[in-house]
Amino acid sequence: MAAKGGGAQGKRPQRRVESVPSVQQGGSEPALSIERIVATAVELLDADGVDGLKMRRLAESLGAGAMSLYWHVDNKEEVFDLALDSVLEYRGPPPRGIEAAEWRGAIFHMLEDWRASMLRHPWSASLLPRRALGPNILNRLELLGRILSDAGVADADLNGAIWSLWNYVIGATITRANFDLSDDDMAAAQQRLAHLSEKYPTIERARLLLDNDWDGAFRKGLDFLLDGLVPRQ
Amino acid sequence: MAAKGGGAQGKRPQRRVESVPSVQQGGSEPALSIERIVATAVELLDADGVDGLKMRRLAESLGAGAMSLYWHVDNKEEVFDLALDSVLEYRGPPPRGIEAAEWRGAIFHMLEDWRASMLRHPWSASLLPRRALGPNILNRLELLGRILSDAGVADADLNGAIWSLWNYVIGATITRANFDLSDDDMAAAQQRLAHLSEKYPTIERARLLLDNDWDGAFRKGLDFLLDGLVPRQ
DNA sequence: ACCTGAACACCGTTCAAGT
DNA sequence: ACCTGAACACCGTTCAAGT
Repeated sequence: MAAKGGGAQGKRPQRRVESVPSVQQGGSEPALSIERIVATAVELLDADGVDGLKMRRLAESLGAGAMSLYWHVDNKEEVFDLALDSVLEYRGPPPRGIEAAEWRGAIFHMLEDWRASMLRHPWSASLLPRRALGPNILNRLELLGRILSDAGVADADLNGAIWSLWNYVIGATITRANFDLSDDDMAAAQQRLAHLSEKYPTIERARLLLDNDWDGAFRKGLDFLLDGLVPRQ
Repeated sequence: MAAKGGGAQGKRPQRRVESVPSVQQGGSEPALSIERIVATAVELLDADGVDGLKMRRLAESLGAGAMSLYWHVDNKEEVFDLALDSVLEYRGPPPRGIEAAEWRGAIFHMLEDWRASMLRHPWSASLLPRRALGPNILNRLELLGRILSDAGVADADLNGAIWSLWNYVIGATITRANFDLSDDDMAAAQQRLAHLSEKYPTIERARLLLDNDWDGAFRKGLDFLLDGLVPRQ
């Protein structure tokens, strides 16, 4: 419920140094590890959404006994936190200084990549605002802040600028991810709207629930925001 | 999971015309009704969040037998849909034509009221993008579309404009609602950040996780978006 | 038409126990 | 150190039954 920030490092071993790097003997599954757990959790989430992730199923998919997971993670919440952050890694443009003229492109690239990463894992966008801020998420925020700062945003305005962009990306992606899953539903909804009433003529005329250029709308809105946040000279 | 649009009118009676308007005899509870169910659901959600709403608890709070609810609603999903929409009613400015110069104020008023309504019920913002579009939500979208249209937005751009504003409001409110619940957590997170690393100097310097003027930032970003969507002459 | 309790099929998590 | 099954305390929902 609460937004717990900071690192996601648990009390349990993140790495074991002594163990041979997972030598697979026979057809048996490799040993459990946080990496394997997270990777499989992402697969299940991709396949069946947030509700599709159950601890028992996750263990089963890993070929492990039902309750083995609880040695590696504290609870299901932690699985969500780790899966979310694992999906948001950013390999951006080279980390060396961004030339003055390039800041706008750098921001666009990072935010569009962010959105694309989340749309590849449609469960992730709705999770992001409620969960812990893992290292990959913090990396993106740090990068965003640095670029904006380099682009000339005053320190006093920096938080406002970062959060405005965050809010916009989150909102656009959550909406898109949810509507994306249900083209049929949306068509049906638009149908029902037409039937339902003359109370919503504008929505109906605009066919609000259909035929949207989400990607274009996203870029346009982002342009507007950036124009406002960092006026072009 | 899917965004089911359209009305939320179930197959069950929305109103009973014949029954006396709920004459309460003695200390006994009035009869169950969708209205009472929804009102109590909102109370529980306000008190304990999305996870705090359980069908048994809801029935108990209504003084009804555990399973009586299922005659009135199909399932828990429907309770969410109804509770959400019930919280988003808009009594806006008088419905007569808005003068040309007033459109910006009208949009601001409606969207700030929307955000405020959701912040009063912090569970509602995260629910909005995933649930059915009830009549109150559709009303707001209709109104938004009408004002934008009157303000001069071309039909071809109308959907993009509506969704941009929707996305921004949703994103801003979800973020705010979640961070709002946990001032202590955020302070702790910022602490941990400082400890954690020199990897996030910008975030740390800006104290991103603290001291934010959320309301001001919301208005500012909204201004930028509107400037872009409907250029001032 | 409206309400009810018992019962079913789950779930997350704890715990004492194994190796 | 790592894994396990049995068991607990829940849930949403169905159903046959009441009035």
